[in-house]
Amino acid sequence: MARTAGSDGGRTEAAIREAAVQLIARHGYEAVTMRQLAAEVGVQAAALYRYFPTKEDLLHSLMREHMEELAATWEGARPDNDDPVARLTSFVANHIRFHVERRHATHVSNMELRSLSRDNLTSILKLRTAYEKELRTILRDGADAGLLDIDDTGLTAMAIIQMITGVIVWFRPDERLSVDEVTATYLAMTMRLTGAKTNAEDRHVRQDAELRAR
Amino acid sequence: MARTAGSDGGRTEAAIREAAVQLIARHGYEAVTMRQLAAEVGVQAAALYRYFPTKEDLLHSLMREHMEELAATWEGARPDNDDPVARLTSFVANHIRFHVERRHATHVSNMELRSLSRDNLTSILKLRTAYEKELRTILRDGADAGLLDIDDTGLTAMAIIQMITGVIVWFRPDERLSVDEVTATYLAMTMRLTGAKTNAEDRHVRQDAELRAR
DNA sequence: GAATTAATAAAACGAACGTTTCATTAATTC
DNA sequence: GAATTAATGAAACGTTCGTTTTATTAATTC
Repeated sequence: MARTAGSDGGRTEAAIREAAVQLIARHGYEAVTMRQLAAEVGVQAAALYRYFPTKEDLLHSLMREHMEELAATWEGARPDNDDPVARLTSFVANHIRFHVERRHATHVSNMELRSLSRDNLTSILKLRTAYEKELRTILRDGADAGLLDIDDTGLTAMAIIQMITGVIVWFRPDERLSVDEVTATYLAMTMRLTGAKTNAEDRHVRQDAELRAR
Repeated sequence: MARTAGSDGGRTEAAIREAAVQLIARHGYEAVTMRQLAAEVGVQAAALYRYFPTKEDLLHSLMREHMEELAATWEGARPDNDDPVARLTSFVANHIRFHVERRHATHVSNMELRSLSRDNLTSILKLRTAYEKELRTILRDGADAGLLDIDDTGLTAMAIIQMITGVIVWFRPDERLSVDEVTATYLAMTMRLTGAKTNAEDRHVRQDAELRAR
């Protein structure tokens, strides 16, 4: 009939966020009811409205948190030097690790955009676009420096992001491969895809030149 | 109050399928109501149940149709010769064309799997797995023949499928690039990714050999 | 041209939805 | 230790959901 002993707003909000991410990732935003979410948290449905004014605000808040964490993580992982290949390596490794560690939240952020109203959608897309621009810049810098061989910067950036985000579709921890092994393989594919000049091709080009110079 | 003049079951069913794909792709399966769908078709909600026993059966039917068309299209596009690189080229080109031409249906098939009951889900996943196996086989054949350079066949197959299916996320017809141009760029990326022996690397290897042989 | 079948409209069903209202209790403030 | 605030439970609100029932009409069959 009332507040229970030991209850605490801070802990309750965190529990709501966590349960919401799990449930929405599994069943989809529209399919999850406020009662179902409340039951998962161990609380009445009305209590949820102390923390989030509406169901959509809850969704928006989860997505915003996810995107801001992603930006912050990349900010912390970005190397100081400005070698484009090193930056590309850091970007891919950070992206894979971040998303693998947050599979459910990533699913929510990628699949539920259509459930947001216009304003909420715009604010999330702004964050996403800013993040994607980081990769485009790296690719363009690398191409300009002659270290990467790229047809179309924008298109290649999208292809890489789709490829490395797709890891969460099939990757399961505790299985055949570790995160580090997966990351190593995807890094190798990324470097080939972009024609990064650290590979066999580069050696052969130099070998050709040396042999001809004799 | 009753059947209207000129109504026809065959045409109505096709109209339901088409409207359902559009609406579900835009708003999501759970968010689309039977009344909304009926209104889009220009029919009463009850009429939908003459064609599909439940809402979920409608969804399942849309997905099954999509997956079967995909398999059939690939069957028709698969080259007769057994050069793995030629087969890989056909696979990627067919996949991109098929999905770009069916953006909405692809979104439905990729995003609404979680709305299916166990049996319906299993039947769709079976079709999907069979299709993905085609690519894995091509990659393995190519690697065995020494024409492709691949770390992990399964992992590379997933990466390629994620990459080329991702086209539908950003591609819009009537914009900067045509389907053929996009396909050409993605084909180039695929060939690099798999180290296909038709590229510069191969030429350089041969050049090295020739120069040394003098 | 009567009988049958296919296609639809209209209305209703119970269940469940997001949200609000209100009472109640634990914790905090002064 | 009284007053206030934060957190919650319980019940109810109006709406809408997927689906069913029933009646009616167009098309087809014989």
